[in-house]
This record gives sequence, structure tokens and C-alpha cells, in this order.
Amino acid sequence: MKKKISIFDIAKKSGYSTSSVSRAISNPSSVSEKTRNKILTVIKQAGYIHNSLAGSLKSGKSGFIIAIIPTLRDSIFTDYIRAIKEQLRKKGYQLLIGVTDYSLEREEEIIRKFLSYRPEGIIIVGTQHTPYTNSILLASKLPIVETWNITDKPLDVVVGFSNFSAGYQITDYLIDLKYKKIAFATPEKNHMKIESRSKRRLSGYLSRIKEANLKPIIFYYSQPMDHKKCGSEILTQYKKYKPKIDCIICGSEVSGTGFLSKLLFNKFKVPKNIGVAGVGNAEISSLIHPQLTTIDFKAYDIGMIAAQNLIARINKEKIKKHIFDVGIELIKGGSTINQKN
Amino acid sequence: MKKKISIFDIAKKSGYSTSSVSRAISNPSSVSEKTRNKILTVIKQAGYIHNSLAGSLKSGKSGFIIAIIPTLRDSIFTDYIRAIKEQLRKKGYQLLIGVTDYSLEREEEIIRKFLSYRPEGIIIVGTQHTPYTNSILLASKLPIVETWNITDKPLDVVVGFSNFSAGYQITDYLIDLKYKKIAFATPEKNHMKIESRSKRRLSGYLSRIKEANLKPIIFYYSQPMDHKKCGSEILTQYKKYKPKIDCIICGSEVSGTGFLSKLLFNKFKVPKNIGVAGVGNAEISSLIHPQLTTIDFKAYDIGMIAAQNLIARINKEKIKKHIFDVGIELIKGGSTINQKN
DNA sequence: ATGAAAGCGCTAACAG
DNA sequence: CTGTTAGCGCTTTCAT
Repeated sequence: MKKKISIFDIAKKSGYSTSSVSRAISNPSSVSEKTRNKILTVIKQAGYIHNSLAGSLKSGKSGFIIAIIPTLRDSIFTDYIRAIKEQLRKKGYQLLIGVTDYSLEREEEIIRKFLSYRPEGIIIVGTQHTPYTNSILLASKLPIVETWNITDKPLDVVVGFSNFSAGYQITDYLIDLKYKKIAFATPEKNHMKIESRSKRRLSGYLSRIKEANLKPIIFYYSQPMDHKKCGSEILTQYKKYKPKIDCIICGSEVSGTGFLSKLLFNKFKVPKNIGVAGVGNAEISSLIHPQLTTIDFKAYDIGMIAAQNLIARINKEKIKKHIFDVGIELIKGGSTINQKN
Repeated sequence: MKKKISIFDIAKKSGYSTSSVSRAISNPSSVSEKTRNKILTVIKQAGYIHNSLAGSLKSGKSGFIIAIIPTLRDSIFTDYIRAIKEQLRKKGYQLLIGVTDYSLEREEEIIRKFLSYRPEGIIIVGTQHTPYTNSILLASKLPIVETWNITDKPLDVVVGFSNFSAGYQITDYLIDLKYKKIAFATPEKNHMKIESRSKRRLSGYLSRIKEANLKPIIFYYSQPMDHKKCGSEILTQYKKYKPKIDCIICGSEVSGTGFLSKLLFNKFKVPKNIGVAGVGNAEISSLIHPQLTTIDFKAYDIGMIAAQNLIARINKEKIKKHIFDVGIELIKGGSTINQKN
């Protein structure tokens, strides 16, 4: 913030009242063309810059939307943010982004802080929050869209897909391909506590494995955001496991591409000697050769639909439903065999 | 924004004045412990949420920093944003992110809009702006840090590297490896107009090629943010060019990984039959096998140093210098031959 | 250490 | 279509 020139100065210089100036700025059609031109000209030559903060204070509309994501290190979340921004931009809203690093405590802290900017709506990744977060969220009476995981009882609106199905479907596909010893790599328990989406994917795997009377095999990785760490950790476990595993499902796109990459650098034959699949689709998955077999869950679409619904809720429009399942899609890549022999 | 409960209510309920409440919130050490505890308790049980907007209006400090980037589709910029956010968070600043899609007009529009939030500082990618942008930036009297490309005459502070050197050095390395027919792929002219960094990289290439008495060969791509489009377009030009080229430098990490990936999917032998290099290093470059030979220009460091300097400028601390060259680093990957035979 | 009072710059009735 | 007026909720001298 700096010096003095305010709407009042513009009013004086243009010979109109402050209200007309205000209107010329924020609702141009409500003043006559002559007035508008005159005022806008004065504004331009005076180098006046409107103060949205003061306006928000008075009007009760900040124009801010807050988005909470777990990390900026995964392109699925930047795709999601991009989609949200594109929608908001059309409507003139401003996005405030909070990054939790997968910590529910951090999420709580961020939300408390962000609420002080008087946002008009909230878009948040995940349906699991601390009790305190839930309570302030509800108390805020703001439109809220939770994303990424479908839940029966959203705080308000939820847009996502079933992580259970994602785990189930990829496992199903591999079983269909006649893989017999299928392992699932997932974040360590420590991390799982705060990341229920991984847990649900794992459940999907376990469920399908059980149905097929196969033996569940679980590997763990400790740094879910680090492709290479994931890759190395999974590789170590794979090499030491006996009897030999024929396919590994990595619980995320980061671990999937990381492990696949690691195998290729270490001269393993994929998919000839070992099949690899992921859950989640980032652009990178399709850039590595062979392409990763995985489940695409449309990060961009989730962001877009979430933002559209949030805006509708802000404008008190009726929305058709409060639960949006955007679905998932199986990507059949070359990282697994492709004949059902 | 919503209903009523304000600092005034807290004052009443706690038996203190609004000033004490304000102090207890924003400068806890300026009230006695007893007072502070009492007030904080009342705040908690009342579910009061502070209104930063009103505070900013009065204090003249919004706590906002604005960051302008070209795109969200490239991990080098999200790494950069991540670094900035980490620094700002420590100091309690809030980041407003504007995405220009490489348009200088859009940049101007965003800056004008964002200035209305009364930011305390600006971090912007690029040193080239419209005249109007330059003038409002300067008129704002705000601390400004320009990034990514070193310039002699920054608006205020600049943190970056030499794009010319990046182009020069990668070309130098390839010449050193005895490549003779080295092409350079760069965005179409249309796009170049607004993206001077690519132009500088190209100049670096041309300069070194000329010194070596080699023939410059330039390829173009039209969608700089799309790995696959870049890859296809470069491949088409490569296949049709005679006599056969032995190495291609792609002007960005997106085009580099995209083209490398495309070659691998099309069964070209890399580096045996064709060498590939990039300019710019994203995590993905090292996940593809063989790894891309490229120039790393430390996106994270640029963001970090830029944010640190911006904060110093906001606090009116003296900074050592106004031009920071973070340098670049050659990454010798397997996508080019590695013996100097 | 605490309180009283004066706005920050703007918008939104309301009136004309 | 335009002007007057009354604050929005907070911070901050300035006293005490």
C-alpha cells in the first residue's frame, strides 16, 4: 500500500461524486456513457489504482476463493489448480492457494488463516479433516467443495471418484492379464494416517486379490512425492521378495513412474520380466517408454467441475446434486503385457 | 464474508478495549499475559475470525505478494512457485499467483488487477514487459524482483541466469562431442515475439555454431507447452531434413523430453543414431531412459533467492546487489554420446 | 499496559 | 442517472 490518491480525488477532478466513480469502475453500465468516459479518463491520467480491499470491506464480497492442496510437486494437482483458475478467472474471482504437505494440522492452520481474508468459497482436496477444521468450515457457512474422493456425507459438495474402485479396477485388469503374483506399493503407515486416499486404493487392491484367491503382497515407500526415492525403495523390496513377483501396482503416479523409470535404468525388461502399473495419470506417465499402465482420474475435470459448482453455490443457484463422481479410466500401457494368453 | 462478530464483540465479552484485542491478536507481546490469555480464550469460544481485509485497510499492509508466471503446465515454474511460497510462508506473506500464458498483454491486465489488492511486493518471470506495465510497476513504488533472465537494467532487482549462455554452453558441449550437424528447435516466431528467453537461447546456439563454422539448422514447434506436439513437430522436421542431422537441441525442457520420448516410442536409437539435448531441467528429464542431456537452471533456487530479496526489500534492508546470476549447470545425460572420440 | 477516538478507501442504500 | 450519507472492521497514535 502506498500514498494518497483515492476515489475521492478522482471524484473531485472529474466533477462527479464518489459513488459515480465507484459505479464507473465496478458497474460501468450504471452510469451514462459521458460520465463513464470522463471518469475513466481522469482515472487513467491520474494513474489511480482501485483499492479492492476497501471495497471488499464495505461490500462484504472479497472475491477470494481458497483452494487447499496437498502438494505442488505433483502435476495432477497443478492440472487441478489450473482448471480451477480458468473457471474462476472468467468470473473475476481470485484464488488463494494453500499447500498442506499432506498434514491435516497444517490444513487446519491454513484454513484458519485464509478465513481471515473473508473468502467467498472453499475448494479442498480430501474429505477427511480434523474435527476443528470441520467445525470452522461448517461455522463459516461458506460454500465448500471437497474433491478427489467421493464420500457419502460431504460437508457441502463433493467432486471426485472412488479410490477404492481405482485400486480394484487396476488389480482386476492385471488379474485378467493372468498375472499371478501381484504386489501393491503404498505409502508407509505413518504417511497413511493422514492420507486416506492411498488407504482406499489399497483396500480396492486387497478386495480384488482376495476374490481371486491370490496372496496380497504389500510394499511400502517413505517419500510419496519423490519419484526416485519411491522407485529405489520399491525396487529393493521387489528384488528381495521370493518367490518372484510378476507385477507391481504402485499406489500413485509418482511411485509408478518412479519405479518404472528405475527399472528401465537398471536394465530390467518391462513388461517381459516384470509388469508395472500405477494409480493416477500424469503427463509423464505417457512420456516414458513403455507407457505406464494406470488409472486416469482426470485431475483437470475434477478442478473444473468443482470450481463450476462452487461458483454456482456462491451465486445461490440450485445445483443438481451434491455428489459428483467424475469416474476413472483405465489406461492400458506397455508397462504390462497386453495379450491375455 | 458473513455476519457480525467483530473485534468489538470480543472486546465487550472480555472486558477489554478493542485496541487490546487487536494487540492480543497481532502483537501478543504487547499485552500482559493475563490479558492475552483472557482475550484469546474469549476469541476461541466465540469462534471469532479475524478480518485481515479491514486490518490491511487501516494499517496499509496487506501481506500480499504477487507472483506472475507464464504457465502452470511446466514443472519448472511450479518448482519456482513452491520455493517462493516456502520463503513467504515463514514471514506470513500471502501469495497471489497470476498466469500470463506467455502473453505480455495478459501480464499487464493481471498486474493492474492485482495491484488493486495492494500487494507489498512483486515477483515476475521475465524482464520484458509492455511500456504500460513498466510504467505502472514503477509508479507503484513497490519492491520488484524480475526473474529467469539476467538483464543489465532491472526495474529493481533481477534474479536469473543467462539464456544466451545456456544455448551457447549446450551447443559447445555437443560440438565437443564431435557432433557435426546440430539443429536447434525453438518456438515459432509468433510465439517468440513474446518470449525473449527462447530467442536468447537460440542466439547462444547460433553464436557457438558460427564459431565452429558449422551450419545453423533451425526447427520450429508451435505448442511450446505440449510435450507431445513438440515431439511430433520436431520429429517431422528431423525426418525430412537432408543431409541427416546427428543431434538436435530442443530449446526447452518440454520440447526436449517430448522429442526424446517421441523418438523412443518410434524405435529410434538414442543416442546411437541421433543425439538429443534440451535446455532446462525438469524432474521428468531424468526419469526418461536414457536421461536427457540438458542445461539445468535451478528453478527452485531462483524462486528462493528472489523471494528472499523481495522480503529484504520490503523490510527496507540493504541488499548486496540488484543482479543475481544463479548460474546454470550442464547435465550430461545418456541422450547424447558420451565419448569424445 | 491499556483505552478512546479517528479514520483507512470504498460501496450501498436512499433520495432526488 | 447521480449525489449524500453512513459505516464495513480494524489499527493506531495519543493519552493515561
